Amino acid sequence: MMISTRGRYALRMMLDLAEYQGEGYVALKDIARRQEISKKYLEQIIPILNRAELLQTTRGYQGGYRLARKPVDYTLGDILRATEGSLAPVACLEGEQNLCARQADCATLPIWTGLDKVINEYLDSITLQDVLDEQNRRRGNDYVI
Amino acid sequence: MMISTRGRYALRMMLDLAEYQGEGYVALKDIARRQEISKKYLEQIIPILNRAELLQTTRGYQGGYRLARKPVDYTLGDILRATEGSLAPVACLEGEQNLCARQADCATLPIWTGLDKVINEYLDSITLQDVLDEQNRRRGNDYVI
DNA sequence: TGAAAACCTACTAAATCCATAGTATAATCA
DNA sequence: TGATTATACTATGGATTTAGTAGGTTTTCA
Repeated sequence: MMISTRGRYALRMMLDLAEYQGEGYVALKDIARRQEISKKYLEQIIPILNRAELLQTTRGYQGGYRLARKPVDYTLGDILRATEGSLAPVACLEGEQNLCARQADCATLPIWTGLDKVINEYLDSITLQDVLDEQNRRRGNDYVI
Repeated sequence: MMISTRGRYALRMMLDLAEYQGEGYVALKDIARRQEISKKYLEQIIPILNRAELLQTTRGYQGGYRLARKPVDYTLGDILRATEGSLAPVACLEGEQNLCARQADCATLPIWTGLDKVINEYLDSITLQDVLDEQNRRRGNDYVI
């Protein structure tokens, strides 16, 4: 399994923020309640999204989070790479320090490079807005024939 | 990282067997030496490939392993699914017992299903023979212009 | 000044990964 | 039949990662 709860919960938070963004800043406790995830755990995931400048924050009374840009301007790849650190299927693609001695004539390296490519291309082909649209369609909120 | 040493070593063993298959049964100690991997560790990976009927075995003097079919008849997906157990990017795709309560209206489930599909389609589009051919080409063993 | 919210750091139980080690079993040959 | 060569099986363990819990600090606003 390659996508941990960190990435999956981050994605659900971003979707929740997108859905409730009309109401100003959204408090984490509300996201935690709606998504049925421990607020304390989400508190650890939020800073990752924050450091990647995916969110805007205010502290104190009536504080919370909101998206830094429009849902159409986030790809799932943006969100998952930030929270998972890397989507690389093998360690040797995760940075120069992980390159192995066999690299030069490794028969399998091109395979992993290709796999990495299809994974990232797929996740970058979907935006947060796409997921919202699909969600609304399934809920029957789309009345256009 | 989604592909562990188990799957990567299994793939290298299969490639090694494909390369040296003309010589009858290949002993694990030779694979271990050529691939620079602990023989004891490979001993644990081999039975997984064996149970999946990817190999043929004889014990004793001049014993060892060989491929059960031609390299063109193995996809990388066959080998990796057998050794990794599953290539599913998230737990909820790994079997019915892992389905979560939110499944029915989970906005993210279609994403993971789609990701699973591109991963498996990519790995099933490449055969062991393809990797061998590419390896020979890089080694300059292909003199056709 | 008090309440509500984000922010920060430490801790932990459980699982997984990557092996190592030792013993048992089977096949072949002299 | 006994020695040799090789696979088969089972147990163990250190290191790392995962998925949280817990508790205290800081900021903002009414």
